[in-house]
Amino acid sequence: MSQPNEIRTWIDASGQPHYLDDNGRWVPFGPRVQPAPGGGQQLPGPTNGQTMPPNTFVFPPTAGPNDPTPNTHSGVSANAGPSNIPIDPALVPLPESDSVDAARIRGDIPVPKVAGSRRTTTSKPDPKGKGKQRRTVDEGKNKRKREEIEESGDEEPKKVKGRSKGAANYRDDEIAEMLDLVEDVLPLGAKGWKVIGDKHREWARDNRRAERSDKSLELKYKALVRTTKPTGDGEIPWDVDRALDIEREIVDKSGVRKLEDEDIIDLDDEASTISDNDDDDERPPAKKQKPAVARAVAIKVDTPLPPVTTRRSRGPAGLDVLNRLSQNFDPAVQAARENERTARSLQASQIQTLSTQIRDLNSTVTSLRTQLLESERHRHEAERRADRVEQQLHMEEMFRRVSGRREISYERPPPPPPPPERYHVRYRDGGEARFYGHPEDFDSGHSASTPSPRQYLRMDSPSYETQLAAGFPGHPPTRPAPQSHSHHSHSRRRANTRNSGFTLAVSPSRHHPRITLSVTPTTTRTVSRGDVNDEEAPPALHIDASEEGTKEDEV
DNA sequence: ATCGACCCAACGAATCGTCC
DNA sequence: GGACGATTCGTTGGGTCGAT
Repeated sequence: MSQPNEIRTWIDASGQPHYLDDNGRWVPFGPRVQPAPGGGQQLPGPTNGQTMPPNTFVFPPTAGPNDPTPNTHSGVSANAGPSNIPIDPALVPLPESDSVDAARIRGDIPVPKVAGSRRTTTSKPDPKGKGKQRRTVDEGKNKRKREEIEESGDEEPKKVKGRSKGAANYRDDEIAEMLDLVEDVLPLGAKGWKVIGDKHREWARDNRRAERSDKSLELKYKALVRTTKPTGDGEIPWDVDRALDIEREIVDKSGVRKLEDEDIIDLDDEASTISDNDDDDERPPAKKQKPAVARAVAIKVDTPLPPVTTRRSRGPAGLDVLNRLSQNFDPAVQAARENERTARSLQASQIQTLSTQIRDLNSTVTSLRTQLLESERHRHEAERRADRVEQQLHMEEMFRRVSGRREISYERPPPPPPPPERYHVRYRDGGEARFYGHPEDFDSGHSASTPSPRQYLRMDSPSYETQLAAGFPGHPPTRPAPQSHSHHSHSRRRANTRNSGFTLAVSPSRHHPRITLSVTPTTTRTVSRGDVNDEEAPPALHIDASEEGTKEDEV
């Protein structure tokens, strides 16, 4: 073991130890930390500076650990592992993880790194999951940033953290101008803040003020919105109150907030006053409105930016601030603002009510249209039925006209009429007659005028001459009487005295057709119809029936 | 529907300048 | 000199969008 007082060591940020040789040069020794695959270098024993004397660490090293020169002292490679360097093996460090584990096992405290020792962060995990945490190499997130950092190396000069030199505080006129611009633009994203930043920097150049970046303006505005209420009898600052009003306008512009009364009331109450209550759980309005500003970029385009020149023509900033303060705290203005909000809420509810009524009316109209269509369909069906009935009646009537006998007689079809015959009539009381036809027809035409008894002889009969010579034995014809072909009947009247004993008469008048049925010997029925007019109602069919007369009856 | 890459906003920590 | 404010950095969570 070497003498501690003569050895000066230094461990860089990566854990690589160096020692100061006799020539005053810093020489790395021990295993390299990054490659470090060899396991033989882990030597037991204390490896940290705690075992070193106070003069072990000299920072910064004179020759500089960042410029480690090859080990020319003993010809041993820097990564050659254990060497014959005259150094206590206990000073050879383990790899970082192994050294920590070994120290933990032995109950030792791991050596604190020199680099970053001034940082006071404890890197505790934030309960909310937010906040800055110490970066570790194993973390996989934000690969892009991490790769950039790793590729750039540790020597890349970073932008100095903290407040920029010469950055003055925001003055009232700057804040007033910023709030004016925010009120005009009502930014919903980075583009809106860029517009505000451009305008504000232009204003700053004209008014010899510090030019602020877009992000600075945005942070300042959001800091105002996020300002919590003061304790005690605190009064709300004018800029905070105005920022809250503008924030409400931005939320309204976004148009994504739910229009609920509770929400409106809460928002108004919370934004207009700051109470003296010390309740800490009350959140600033901006946090409650956070969802409202999400993804509404398209709306932003529709809002043109008013000319800022009108804003610049205002009076002095102090007077403007005073006016705004008095305006904001004026009870009349507050009452008017409250009335306006109430009116907006009422209008929204009325619009919703009207929309509901329109929807109901539309449904009613649809129902009535359905009913109307159903009624039309029923009417058309009724008309079709009426047409069919009328056509049936017409067909029936036409059929009756053509073959009325068969329809009316209800008898089997009559046999064809017998051909007319020649008869020789001799009357008992003297006299003779000859006719061509049927004895019935001759009787109907002559019975009334010649009631005397008579005898008929068929002249074409083979026995005519014999009977005529014998002086008319007196046998009236007994064959069925013919129905027509009476040579002396010129009317359409037809008589049938066959077995059934009825007579059917048809009057072919176009307007008053008439069918008369006479049942021998006492009943006569007449079937007639009304006017045959196609433009009128279906014709009624009548039957006249009477005992020795006529009687009309509707069929 | 799921997954990964990417973007954005919010937040806290750290640092340093300004102001009283 | 201390409090406060401005700025930067890093992280997280949520949303969007395209690929699968």
